[in-house]
Amino acid sequence: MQGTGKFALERLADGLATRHGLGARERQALLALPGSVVRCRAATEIAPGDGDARVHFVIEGLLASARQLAGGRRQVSALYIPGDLCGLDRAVAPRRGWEVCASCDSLVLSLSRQAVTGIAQEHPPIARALWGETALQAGITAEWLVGLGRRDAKSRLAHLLCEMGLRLEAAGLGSRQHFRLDASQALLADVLGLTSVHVSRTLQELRGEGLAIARGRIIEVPDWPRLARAAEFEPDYLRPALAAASPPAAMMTVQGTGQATLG
Amino acid sequence: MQGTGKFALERLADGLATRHGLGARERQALLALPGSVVRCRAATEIAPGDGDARVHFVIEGLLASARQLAGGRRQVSALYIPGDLCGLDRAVAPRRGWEVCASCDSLVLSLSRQAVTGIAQEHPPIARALWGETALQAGITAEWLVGLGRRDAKSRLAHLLCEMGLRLEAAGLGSRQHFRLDASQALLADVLGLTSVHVSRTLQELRGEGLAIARGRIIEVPDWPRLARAAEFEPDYLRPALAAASPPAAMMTVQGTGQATLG
DNA sequence: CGCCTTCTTGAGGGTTCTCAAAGTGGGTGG
DNA sequence: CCACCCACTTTGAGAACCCTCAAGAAGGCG
Repeated sequence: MQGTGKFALERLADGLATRHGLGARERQALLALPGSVVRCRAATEIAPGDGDARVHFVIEGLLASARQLAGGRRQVSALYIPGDLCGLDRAVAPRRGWEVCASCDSLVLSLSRQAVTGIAQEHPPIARALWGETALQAGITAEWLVGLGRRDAKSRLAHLLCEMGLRLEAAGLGSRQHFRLDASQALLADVLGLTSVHVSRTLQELRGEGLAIARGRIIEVPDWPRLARAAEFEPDYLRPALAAASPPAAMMTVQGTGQATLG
Repeated sequence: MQGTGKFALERLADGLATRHGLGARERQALLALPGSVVRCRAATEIAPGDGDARVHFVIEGLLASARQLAGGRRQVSALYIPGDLCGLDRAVAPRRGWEVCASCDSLVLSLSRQAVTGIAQEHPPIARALWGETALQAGITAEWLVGLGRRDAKSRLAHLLCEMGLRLEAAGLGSRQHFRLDASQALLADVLGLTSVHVSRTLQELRGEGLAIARGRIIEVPDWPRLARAAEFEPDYLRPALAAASPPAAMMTVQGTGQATLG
């Protein structure tokens, strides 16, 4: 833990305000939220044990909410990029057996369940905003469900690249044609319900068709509409997320890689 | 459309009250909600076109929220049984491309998006309750996601039978060992991300091992713990739903089939 | 430079799909 | 009451997609 997270709270307040139209009073309340900034290393679980009881606002990096099954099987149910709130659903409908882990070195603002539900109780507009965020995440989960159930590996991966491209672009982290997705192929496999071996092959297939080129963790999309067509991607479900303004320029500098750092 | 849905609103208010601890004031507000009771036939879409704009409280029957893809592929993202609110997430985070259809002849109370968000705005406890319901549904979706990604057909189907057994039992519609799941194998296929052919074979496999016997649409589970073990079923994610009291006896009569009818 | 993680490549096998056809059951009309 | 029809379920055979296992190559970091 380090810092008070003032910048992070500002960014959280800005995000909710632009997406859900909050007033100055709610903004003030959000800025007064008690929370601590936590840095966590790649591939480690955040606050193992009581991670369920906390809500994490992603400042930098990439978080994954995953469930571990017997036999080493693992399934990721959501990815959270900077600006996202992770664990909202579990804050109001607790369930165990889920872990939150960082895909790369990440920086999060950790909020207690009580702080989040408390501020929602006192400020109806904030409750509405957080409810909306929960529903937005649910929409993304539903879309992933469709992919796992009815798309083959190629279009499933293509769909994920479309989604993450748009989300990262909306967050001010690169463009849909060029962004950094800081996830190993093993993590992608756990997102897509595949093996890492097959993710590797599928990635090469996409490259072979010129749909998406992955170099390291940078994704290059030469012809975005074509990728979207291959993925049967319909961005409608992301609309509320894309409505978000980019974070204020004073706070972020977008580098060539599309990776953001705090100013 | 038929009736004012007074009984339905009472049941909705009771459900939310027992699950989320609402007071008399909120209960009164819920009972004053404007809505209409709609009967809809099996395998038909509810309010096609503007179905997105409505929230449906299930009185009787079984609803499915599904997405249609090219080539006749279809994926169901959620099943709603009596007592459930369908479409809450889309009410606060609209997205298109999803249909709500009835798996069997069903009776629903149809509420406008505005009525739902409006009552939530005026009554913070109701907002909190509806947020909780949204999060509960999101938890179920996440659990399905894990199944589609990491379970084979047999345990996936077993898991669904465990879940629906518990949910129907909590709703007062049969017991986990004996309940009616009013879905065709084609619908189950769209829930499980399989083909109806494979659902048929998998159902026979479960029967062969004595895990679950489907006769018509009645499911018989001789040894529930064994089925739960085979499915790696952990009911934790349903906890908020199972906390619900059974509907008042005056309203419901549970028949031998586990199917409920209005008194 | 060497280690460790990650990615790639190959070969064989298993789960599930596709296509096709036959069987079952409930409802309706003659 | 029977015949018909429709939706649903079952069965079979072959193919496709993805997995498993295993080993080697590449990349990052001390």
